[in-house]
Amino acid sequence: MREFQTIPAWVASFPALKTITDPVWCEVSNNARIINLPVNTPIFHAGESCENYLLVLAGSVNVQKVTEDGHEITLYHMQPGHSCELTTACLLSGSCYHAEAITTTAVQAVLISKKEFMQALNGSDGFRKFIYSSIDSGMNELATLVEEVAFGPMDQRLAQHLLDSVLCTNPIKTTHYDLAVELGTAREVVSRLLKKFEHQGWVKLRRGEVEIIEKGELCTLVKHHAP
Amino acid sequence: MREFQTIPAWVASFPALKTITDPVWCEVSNNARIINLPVNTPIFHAGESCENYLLVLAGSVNVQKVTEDGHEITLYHMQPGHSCELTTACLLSGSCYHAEAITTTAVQAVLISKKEFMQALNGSDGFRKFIYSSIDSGMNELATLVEEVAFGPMDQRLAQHLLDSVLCTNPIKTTHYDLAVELGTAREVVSRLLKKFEHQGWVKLRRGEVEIIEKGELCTLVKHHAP
DNA sequence: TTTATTATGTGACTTAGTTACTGAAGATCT
DNA sequence: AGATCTTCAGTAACTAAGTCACATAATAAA
Repeated sequence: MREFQTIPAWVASFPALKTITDPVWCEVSNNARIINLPVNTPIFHAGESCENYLLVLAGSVNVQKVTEDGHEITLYHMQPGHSCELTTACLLSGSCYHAEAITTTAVQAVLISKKEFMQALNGSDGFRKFIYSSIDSGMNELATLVEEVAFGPMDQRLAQHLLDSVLCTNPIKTTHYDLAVELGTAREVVSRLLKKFEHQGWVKLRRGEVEIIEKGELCTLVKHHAP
Repeated sequence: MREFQTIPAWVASFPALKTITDPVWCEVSNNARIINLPVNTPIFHAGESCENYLLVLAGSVNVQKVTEDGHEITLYHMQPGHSCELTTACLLSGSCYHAEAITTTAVQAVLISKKEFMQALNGSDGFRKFIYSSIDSGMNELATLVEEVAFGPMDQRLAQHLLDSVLCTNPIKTTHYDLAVELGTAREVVSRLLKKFEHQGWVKLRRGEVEIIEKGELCTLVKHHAP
């Protein structure tokens, strides 16, 4: 029996969790496991049941849909400070996954077992609030994605993604194929658009790399919905 | 104080709710209001806060995204026996709506106030289970929609929607514009595809109506992912 | 009936996705 | 090192889908 338990250090990475002081959450968070995963590690597959809640401390996990005929599209990224909304939904309902997740970098994550997750959900008002608000933002992000996929011009979507990525490293380490999966389009389409960007002098292309030269021009492309 | 309350009759329309016997749910369900709405009544708009939980008894409500430049796409339909997953997410997190909802027929619905919803959520295991599983199916439906919008050929998506609609009435009462909103495409695209279907002898077109002649042919179009 | 509104048809054009290749860069093998 | 393999990128030709600018037809309103 641990009488005077403290909140573990990893919770500091989650602004919305670190204010929780319930004894239940204290117990559950202390029972969580921290795991380290190399790049390209599958986290879950469609059809699998969900046994753990997941919080990302470092790195990035790609959550995507894959169709029968091999088309892929990224739904969202699990990134530091965030959870996986599809996992949350699965745990809440006890159903199984309907998407794929794979690490795109080395990842450090917190694992909370289904049982402990349920205890925290039932016993901690703060944790429940956290889960509810992440469910809400997950739903709204998916709805927004539907809208973007349906109506967003490809050049703007590509530019936006490059701008998001360049915040980490400037020559962005990625292939045209990876960019295509990100946007749910074909590799050839990405290649064509990138060449166009390169001719404008906005980017410089090398094998496995996209270097952003004119951030500002990419921004105006994104902003101007009708140029 | 009502000591021997019974579950109200409308609950029978919801298979997943009618087995719940908690006193809390009994109380909440008895306090629900039943409302009747004419066709084309807005239920909520983006930016509004969410004050009531909604269950549909009869009719259909369209939930859709509308972009700045006027493009529209249907996310899902609230139909008899179902709730509105975006409303649920809003209530859970206390945030506001990020989509639009409007009745597409006359609608009879059950309204549960935010306060009563929260009481049922906290006090009734059965109701909580119902909410959790509807959140999960809502998320997965949205994720599947992303996939369909990204990769589904338009003719197949149109055929599928006609097949869904024809279950109600055979000459389907709809306009090409409405079909376009349903699929998130342009009216002209729908007009062209419908003309093609008509030339094949699969449908008969009249102003404001699509009559399905060859259900089987539309089915094979949908099934054969690569014809 | 005249006029206005809503629904549909169509051609010309742009953007996006597919098919079928090509060659080039890096990795692996001997 | 040189030969080979694998992955990545480029491109042309075609089909599908979305946009723009209309014309025409059916219904509703004045």
